[in-house]
Amino acid sequence: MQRALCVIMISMLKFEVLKTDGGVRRGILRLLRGDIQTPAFMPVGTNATVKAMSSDELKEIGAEIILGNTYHLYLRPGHEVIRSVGGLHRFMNWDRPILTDSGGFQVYSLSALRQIEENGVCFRSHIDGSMHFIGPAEAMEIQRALGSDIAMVFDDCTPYPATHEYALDSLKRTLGWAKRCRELQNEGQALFGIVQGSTYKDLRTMSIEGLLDIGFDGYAVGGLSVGEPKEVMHEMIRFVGPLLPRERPRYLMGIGDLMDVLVAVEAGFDMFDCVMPTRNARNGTLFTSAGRISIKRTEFKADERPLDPQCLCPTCRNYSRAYLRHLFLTREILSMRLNTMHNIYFYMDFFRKMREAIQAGKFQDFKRRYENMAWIETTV
RNA sequence: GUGGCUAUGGUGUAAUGGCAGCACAAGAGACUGUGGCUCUCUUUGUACGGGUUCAAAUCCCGUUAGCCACC
Repeated sequence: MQRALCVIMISMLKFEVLKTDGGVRRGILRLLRGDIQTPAFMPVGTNATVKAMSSDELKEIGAEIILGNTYHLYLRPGHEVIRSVGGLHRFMNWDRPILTDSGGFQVYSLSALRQIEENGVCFRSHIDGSMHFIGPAEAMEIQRALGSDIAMVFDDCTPYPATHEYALDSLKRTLGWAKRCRELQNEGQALFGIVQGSTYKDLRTMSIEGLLDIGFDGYAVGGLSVGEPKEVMHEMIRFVGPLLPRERPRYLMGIGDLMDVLVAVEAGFDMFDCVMPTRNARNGTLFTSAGRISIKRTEFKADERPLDPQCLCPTCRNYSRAYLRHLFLTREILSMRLNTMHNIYFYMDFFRKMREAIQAGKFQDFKRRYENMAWIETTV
């Protein structure tokens, strides 16, 4: 028993593929703070909180790992503050694994003024306009202070559209930074590389080869869902997935539309994160077994039924559509809580059922059933 | 009772006699490694009845309603 623990302690991350079904995989990602069943969904907890949820509630609805943000926590409250109070887990009272995004994407999408330099990015805070600099060294130091279980390399997210020339330049920059991050990898913290290369297959291939030369605990794909047509995104997912090493976890960053997830799982991806369930919950769009619905619709005004009669989440077990609609329209705090609880539960449940289907060798059936279901639209 | 003022979508307000506009509310969407944010689209109106004019929310008369002042 004691010995087994030691083995795990030595390698901070262990990935076991339990079952394959074509290119589809079902596995377990083992980290010191807990196991993660894959394919896995990671709820987004930007500011050291999955908005509206307490850590107990997150556990109750089945979250095994969450995502935190380097960029946000660096700006507020400051990573030194979090270091001084014992790290991000202790700070937010979450004892399961945390993956931290490196800030590369946030610098790209949030800060108005962004100047890319050799050693990093100079940017203006979206909060108060103050100037800051983050590069690979800073990103690794911040993630060290946060104490996340999985850190991401600091990448340059290539905007869409990008010329081949620009994308190549951007890709080289990301590779250089990835190498630096790997050199600075923190003890006890796994590190994932990020594939860039925009919509160019040769560049995606080059990116993967570059990352493989360096060697990472896991491989992520970035630079997708940044405005490109869906078909292009799917094409890239299908192209890149199989090129990533089989024995390492594959993480598709930022993707969370469930149809896209199905495409990606089919291409061999294991991990996902997305603001979609949480943000949509806050904006009143809820996921149900019969499709998405907008809870503010007039038709739910006096509807006493649960949001999704087939759902076993606390929201569906205890409250009516009429009440959820009222809470949303009156902008009550409870609305955010109940909606978020439901949407995350729905995602967790979706992934759990998907894993069961893979285990049973029935992923294609699962995928087809969901595709058909998604057509039903809003009639619940 | 007399005099004065006012009347424009659900609400609050624009429009010199010349396309009735704006905000909020309401309705339908969108949201993919940030956003209780934001964006897109839509419905709804000149209190009522006459008159003048090529043309009326606008000018005139009456009715109704509200507000103010005086008896």
